[in-house]
Amino acid sequence: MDELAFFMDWDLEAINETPTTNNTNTYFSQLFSDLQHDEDLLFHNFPEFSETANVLIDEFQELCKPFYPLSSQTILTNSMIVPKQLEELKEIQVSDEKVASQDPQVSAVSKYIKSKKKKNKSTVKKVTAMDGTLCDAWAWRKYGQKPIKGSPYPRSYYRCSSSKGCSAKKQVEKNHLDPRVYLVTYSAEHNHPQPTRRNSLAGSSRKNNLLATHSSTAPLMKIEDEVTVMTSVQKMEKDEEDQHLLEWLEGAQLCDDGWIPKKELDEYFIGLDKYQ
DNA sequence: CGGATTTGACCTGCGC
DNA sequence: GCGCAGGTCAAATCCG
Repeated sequence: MDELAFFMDWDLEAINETPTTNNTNTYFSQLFSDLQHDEDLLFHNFPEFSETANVLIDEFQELCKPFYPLSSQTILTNSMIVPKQLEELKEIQVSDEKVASQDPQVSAVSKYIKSKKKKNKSTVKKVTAMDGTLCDAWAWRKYGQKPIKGSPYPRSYYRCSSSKGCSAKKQVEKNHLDPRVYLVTYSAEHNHPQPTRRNSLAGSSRKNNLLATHSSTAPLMKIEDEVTVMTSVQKMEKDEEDQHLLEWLEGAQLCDDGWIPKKELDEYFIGLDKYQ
């Protein structure tokens, strides 16, 4: 349990200070800095949480969007954000109405979080593909696909095809930071018992084709082994991809249009300095 | 031929 | 009121 102590005590010290117009950037910069400081220790002790952490990091970065650009913000690759702390951050931003009304940046966060909460009302749970829940026992029929702003990957819409009157749905999209991870959002409840996996797969006349093509638009039809088993060649290619991704991401920042490489940011800030 | 996917059109909610 | 983004519909297409 000793190894748990360091993040049990981790209480987002950087946000204890109430944000104002003058120190908002500073305090988020400090927060990100503290997180990076802890990341090596976290993942050394809890490597099994890496996928969960990636999803949480995405959500956290979404929450921070209204503050961009932040001059010293860095990407949180392989960092860990504990849900409790994430909730505390939300509460601090939302509850301080006085500050929100005076500070346009904090006001933007407040509005953003409120809209997120409203949207998430019907969401039951969110899982990643790589944890083995990509293929569930339900039979799903795809009824739509839309490109999502800020993500290079489209979102697919599925509804339950196991039973005619069932209103259960789910949305599937690739994590834009790690394309190997799918974010699956379930909404509404099934109004019938769960079918066996054999039966649910038998419902798809195209299952063999989908499995063979590894279709990105129908990831839910994959079986678990297809997701997790990798040949040595595939593993080498994946490692190489990861390395390239990390090199590209190092020092990059997120803005409304997506991630900006460090090189472009440097040029931008050099340009800004000239005018100051 | 039946059932599933694809994809452009349409609908709806929200912010300005 | 307008434009945008996300969600859904439904005709066309695909495949076993």
